[in-house]
Amino acid sequence: MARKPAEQSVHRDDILQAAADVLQEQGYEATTMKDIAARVNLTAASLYHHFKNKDFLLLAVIERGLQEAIKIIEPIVQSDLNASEKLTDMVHTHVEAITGNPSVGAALVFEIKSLVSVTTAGRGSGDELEYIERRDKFFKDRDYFERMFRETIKSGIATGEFRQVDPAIFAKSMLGAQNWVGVWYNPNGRFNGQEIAEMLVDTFLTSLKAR
Amino acid sequence: MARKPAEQSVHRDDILQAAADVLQEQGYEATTMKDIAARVNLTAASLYHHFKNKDFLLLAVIERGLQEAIKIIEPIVQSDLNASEKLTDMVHTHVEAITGNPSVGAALVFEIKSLVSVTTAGRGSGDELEYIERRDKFFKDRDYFERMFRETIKSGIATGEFRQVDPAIFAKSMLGAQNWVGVWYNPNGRFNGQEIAEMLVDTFLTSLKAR
DNA sequence: TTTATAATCTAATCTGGATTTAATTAATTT
DNA sequence: AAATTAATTAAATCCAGATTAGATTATAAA
Repeated sequence: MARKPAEQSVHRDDILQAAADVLQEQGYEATTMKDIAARVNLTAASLYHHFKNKDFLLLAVIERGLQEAIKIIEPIVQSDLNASEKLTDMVHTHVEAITGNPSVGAALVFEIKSLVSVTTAGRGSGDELEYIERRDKFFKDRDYFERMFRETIKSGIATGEFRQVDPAIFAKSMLGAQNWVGVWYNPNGRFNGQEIAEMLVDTFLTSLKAR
Repeated sequence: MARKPAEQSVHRDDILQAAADVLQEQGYEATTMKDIAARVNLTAASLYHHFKNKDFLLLAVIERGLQEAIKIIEPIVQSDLNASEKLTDMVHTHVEAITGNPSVGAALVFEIKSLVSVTTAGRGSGDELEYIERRDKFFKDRDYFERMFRETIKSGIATGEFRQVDPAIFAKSMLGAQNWVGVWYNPNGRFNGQEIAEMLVDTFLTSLKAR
């Protein structure tokens, strides 16, 4: 029997990136399957060969973005750096990831709400179940991501490196500021991702270390 | 000739509030004119008596939200408080506005992208022109809002109250954290708006005043 | 009361996509 | 070559929702 796929054509990841781009520019509602397809020189219909439907496509975009974010943050948390160093690195990598690929960053911020309205996603079939599961997993991962910041702050307080703050709220504030970068960042602006990251680190670490 | 409107029924503001609520829950795309109408016991068709179309309705929601925000922040900026006091008040009122009406706050954060895609908004007629103008005005007001934070920070640096930071980036960070509150805030959570505001103030002012 | 207009409604329209279907065109393996 | 599956496509289908049309009802002013 013959097997292996035809090694030509567009890759799943190309589509995800294209989708993220269009999504950033137009938002979910305004984004057409046709728009996405056009970016990779395909027909809307072709996308259905790679993804079950529009909802799954969006989900995949966001899943990938989050996974990448986790992948770069996780090792830092597990390292044996002290809390300040960890947080510094975490902010850096996160912000640089966002500015390095604003589309995905913006999608992560903006399109999450689209996830909630289960809308279509597979009427009847087991698709719907799969969708819900993956979405829930996404939210768990998202919590996990946030928790890494929270715990790092908490441990910094425990060791006396940081002053007393509410770790949860402080973490959310940091993430808010960081995510927001994806909203306003302009590659042609005054600062690059690295510089912005430095300023955020400065802002928050200075606050945490003040006595 | 007879004149004055019938003083019965639903008010424009009721609709705007309803729209903001639905918008927060479902996002623009998933929000149906019917959904909005239902909240105020009207038919989708009836909404067209109050708003030109869906785009204009959304625009109105966001315009109102921003105007309210400006209205409460502006007098603080113009007062003769010092920079720290101003910033403290500004954050407080802003965060409390957000937590007091999460729907509008969230709409302001999330639905802005929908504005950009001119999509429909009035095909041909002068409606389109009006839409563009109002949208541009909205963005100007938005800049103005941000500028108030930026300038307050800048003047605090000038007077030596604050340490040297980049006012633009610092302002964006603050706004990011504040806007983000609208995303995660839960009325049944551990803290109320007032308390959250205090923590944010603490975070940022501590940073600004550290030496 | 009569009249003009506001506020609504019900019943069409209309249309833009999303999704399906039924081919067609590669690659890959044996 | 033959067989099998991947990748695409053009052409149809389908339908939810926005918008429009044509009444109907309520109110205020004269």
